Amino acid sequence: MEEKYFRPSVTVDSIIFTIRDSQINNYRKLPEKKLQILLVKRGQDPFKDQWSIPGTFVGEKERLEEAINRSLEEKTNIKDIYLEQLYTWGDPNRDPRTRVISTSYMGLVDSENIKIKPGKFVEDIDWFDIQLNTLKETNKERKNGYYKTEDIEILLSNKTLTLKNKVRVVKELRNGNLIIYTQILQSDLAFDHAKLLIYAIERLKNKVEYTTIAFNLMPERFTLTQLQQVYEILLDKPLLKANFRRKIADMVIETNEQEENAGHRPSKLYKFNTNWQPHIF
Amino acid sequence: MEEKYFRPSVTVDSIIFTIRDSQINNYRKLPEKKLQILLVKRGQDPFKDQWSIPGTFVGEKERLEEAINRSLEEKTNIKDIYLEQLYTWGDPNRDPRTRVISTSYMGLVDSENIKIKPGKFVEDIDWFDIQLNTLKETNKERKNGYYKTEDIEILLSNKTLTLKNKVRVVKELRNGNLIIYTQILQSDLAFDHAKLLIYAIERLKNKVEYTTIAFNLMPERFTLTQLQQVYEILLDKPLLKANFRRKIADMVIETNEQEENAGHRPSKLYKFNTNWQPHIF
DNA sequence: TCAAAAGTGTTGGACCTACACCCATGT
DNA sequence: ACATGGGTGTAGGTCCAACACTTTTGA
Repeated sequence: MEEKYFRPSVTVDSIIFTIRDSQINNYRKLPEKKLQILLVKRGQDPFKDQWSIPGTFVGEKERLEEAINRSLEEKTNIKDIYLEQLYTWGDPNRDPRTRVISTSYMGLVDSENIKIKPGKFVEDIDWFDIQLNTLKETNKERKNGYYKTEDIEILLSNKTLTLKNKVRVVKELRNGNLIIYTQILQSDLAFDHAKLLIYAIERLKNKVEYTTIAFNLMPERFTLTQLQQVYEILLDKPLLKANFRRKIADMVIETNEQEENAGHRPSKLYKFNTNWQPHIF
Repeated sequence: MEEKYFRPSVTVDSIIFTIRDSQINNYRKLPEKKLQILLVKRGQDPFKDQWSIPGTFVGEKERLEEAINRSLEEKTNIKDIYLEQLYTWGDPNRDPRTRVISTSYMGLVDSENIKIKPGKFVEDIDWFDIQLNTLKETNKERKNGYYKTEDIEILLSNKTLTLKNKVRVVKELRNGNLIIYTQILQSDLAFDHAKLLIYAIERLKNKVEYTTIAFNLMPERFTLTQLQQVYEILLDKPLLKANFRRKIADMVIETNEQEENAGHRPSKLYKFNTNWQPHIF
């Protein structure tokens, strides 16, 4: 434990998700929703002019959470949102210049409530639709478990461009222990950000099932069908209305407002029930 | 993103758990088991001669997982065990000398299978019994959620000494989001290691419920009652035998061996079923 | 013989899944 | 009138908690 030891640079990076309407079909149909991620266009080397997730170096007297909040406010104008530490990435060659160790955070926002604008070292900023396509899957049995790979195409698109990324997610089951890691096969994103993104998506999908994390993506008042749409996108499967409503019944409170001019029966607006407690608490 | 930025030191620390028999009462009774943690006595400043969890600085060309494995082998003689990244700790004053950011890992071993011995920069090494006592609890309601504190005494004891630690675990529920953090009230452990420890215990208890993580604490062959004892320690509550056996039925395979000279009906020995798959896989 | 643990069967309730059905609205 | 979504009830199955009971051993 001497002072002479090697010192890497340390950064924090944030994967900020939101869910927004894409297009409206006709006066009757509900708008379709899409999972989106916030990206910034880098104003400096390395990867100048490439899109990346927002991040910053950790300051000398700064806690990691302070750094991540400062970074978001400086670069994107976002503040006071739900953030959660995910994972620390330390491969020696993550950054082409020097050794950089990075801790990634996930953030969830209701995008309608937030005005993003490009900040320090940022040329441009935008929300990108996320589309995942499975290209290839393999599944092998081993002496002490299983070995599975999935090649995933990650398409990130805003109005003018589409960023293409391909990753291979490897899941091993060794003596019952699940080990997951990712290789980048091809990426338009800066650094290894495709890895951090796929990790965050996985975690987000996972947490939806046993927490109220999805409510961070909702506005103050929402209809139960809007909420169900969000769950369906995150879980990536259709849900039965009656069952969904029973499941989330005690997480929401009915208000006396309702939607109007919808072309169909108006729906009640609900708000999150702040008295709700998870079983563990 | 310039080179001129501040560089902290980065370490990896490992919280290694095992479960071992404490004392045998009489020829009929089963031995009681205890959760234990591996500690090393520091051979250098800071905190020279104090007990701490084993860790090391991350080398220049080294991945974090390489560093954690090297550290364990160098300092404790342990290798090839189950390890999992937990959390990254970045408070500016964690280390009295300089800024050190540390990523903690949790490891689980069957201690009967492993010979520990003190290594590099280590004066002594030992397994310590973990005992947790709740001293005080509070629970407040807030506008948008709840605020709970629990003062916990952590006693770590080997044959000759007991290390005392007191922490306050704060759990906040803000708009449904669970935020947990810990304050150290008093600690015989080096640095903020009491924090890392309580975090690891929490995670361990949690993962027992929905993974096969507990099997990493078992020997090759074990009885179902031994397995149940381990679950009971980790979940900190008694379990009904018949129900427990149904729950873990497809995670184990019966062997044709059995225990003998037990003073009661001999029990069959089981092994882990490596063909078992979690629902998600 | 008997203490201690090994091992199995049953029952009631909670919860989840799937499906069926009716209601209200704007054009 | 009708397409579209809003909203609710019910039957069947699965899973789990709780309890009761039998079996086997070594001293």
